[in-house]
Amino acid sequence: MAYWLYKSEPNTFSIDDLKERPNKTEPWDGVRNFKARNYLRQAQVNDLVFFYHSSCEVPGIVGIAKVVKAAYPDKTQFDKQSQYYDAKSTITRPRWYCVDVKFVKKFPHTISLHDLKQDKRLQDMQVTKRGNRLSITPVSEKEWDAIQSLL
DNA sequence: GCCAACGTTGGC
DNA sequence: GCCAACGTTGGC
Repeated sequence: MAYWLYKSEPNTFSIDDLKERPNKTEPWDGVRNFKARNYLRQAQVNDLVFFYHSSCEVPGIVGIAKVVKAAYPDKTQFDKQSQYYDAKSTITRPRWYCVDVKFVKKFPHTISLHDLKQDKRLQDMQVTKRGNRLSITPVSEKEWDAIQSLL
């Protein structure tokens, strides 16, 4: 089993939105970066995900979700009405993928990016690095445990 | 709103 | 295949 960090802007889709969905499940779509997509495709059912809020008052990890469906073609790439439409994608050769995630829990408070950066054990995490823009990144088991010890 | 970082595009 | 221009991300 693997661990991940998925970023979302809470204005667009927050952990509360996930919690309130029927079945508390939602496709994690709209990922339009090749590296992030490649990580997304590695995700397996039951992998655990840190839900990260970006571009907000306190950026940081707000809770946990889990992968309930492994990568399949993101249908927004075929939808001309969608902001995620991609003319270069075809049904037989889709460029973009998504996974379904399910709400597991919301933390009593946000583990802020500031706190993550303070922790020596988390120096190698992509999210603590300068200029980091990837919306999907792997998390090691050690990092996963260290982060939860910050709660 | 600014700006650094960096991915993508397109001309050559 | 190089690289400048451009667009986007995301913290501050």
